[in-house]
Amino acid sequence: MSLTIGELSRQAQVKIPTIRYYEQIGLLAEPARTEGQQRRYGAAEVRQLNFIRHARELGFEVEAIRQLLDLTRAPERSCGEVHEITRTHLEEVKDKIARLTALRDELEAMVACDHRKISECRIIEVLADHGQCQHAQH
Amino acid sequence: MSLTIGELSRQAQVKIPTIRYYEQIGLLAEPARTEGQQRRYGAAEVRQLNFIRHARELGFEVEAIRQLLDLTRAPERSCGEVHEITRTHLEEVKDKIARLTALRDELEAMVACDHRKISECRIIEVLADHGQCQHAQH
DNA sequence: TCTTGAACCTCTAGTCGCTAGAGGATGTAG
DNA sequence: CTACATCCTCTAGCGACTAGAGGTTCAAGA
Repeated sequence: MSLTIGELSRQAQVKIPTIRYYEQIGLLAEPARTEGQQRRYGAAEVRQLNFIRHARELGFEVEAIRQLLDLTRAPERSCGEVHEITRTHLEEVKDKIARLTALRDELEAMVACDHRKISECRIIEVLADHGQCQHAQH
Repeated sequence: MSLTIGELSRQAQVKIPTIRYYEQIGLLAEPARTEGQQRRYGAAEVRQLNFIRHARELGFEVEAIRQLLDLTRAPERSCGEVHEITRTHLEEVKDKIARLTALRDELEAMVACDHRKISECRIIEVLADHGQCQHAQH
């Protein structure tokens, strides 16, 4: 079971330069190499890279992921710390959701604007500072 | 009504270097200057910078904001285009919300983990690729 | 065995949207 | 008139990639 970087890329859904970048910043260990210096990976790397991608998609910063990866190597005393990292992140996520939900509602109200009645289009007003209409003529 | 960059910064809640950066990339017009080359702003700039900040907070990219600002200068034929920019953005926002909500649920399940029962902590498993448990011993 | 060509290698530089710091000039209040 | 907060420009840095140049390796087919 030996994968090239291209195969790893496809399996883990992470672009090749990004894999090399992760290796460079120490998020991914240096893999085995062929005589000709080409990288070869195993199943463990596929799992780890999936872990990283998943965490990135969920908004964890690289530094947080590094901490999580470090902690998983000492699992017997890690749960509390993992818990703490996660809880901090949860607050951020909740905050993001709240702001995006407010945005979505605004955008939906905007999009409800009737194309044929340009004079009533609210997009600019809504994006302008609340309460102050920047384009009264619009 | 003449504001220094510091006053503008406070009123629009945008940091001074960011204001200068916006000017540099052409998002904000070059303001009037004193004899000694210090920037002086008026009420219009406060409104425009508020508009920009609001749009940035809501996740609009600088390029999209530039388009919106351009369009507001030709309001009689702009509504459709503004609408289009907004609708595209709305799709992205909805997608983000969906993914973050899924994340929030995962994180909340993780945080519900009992500290005293490390062996049941699910954080690592949830972050690992779904269905594959990276740390079966944990 | 040889050749072809896709995939790999390293390295540097660019992207976006800021942010920080150096080193010096300006403006205003006492 | 002096002190000093605030301003100026300029360069460089950040995170997390992404792109390109220029060259090498590997594996499959003839």
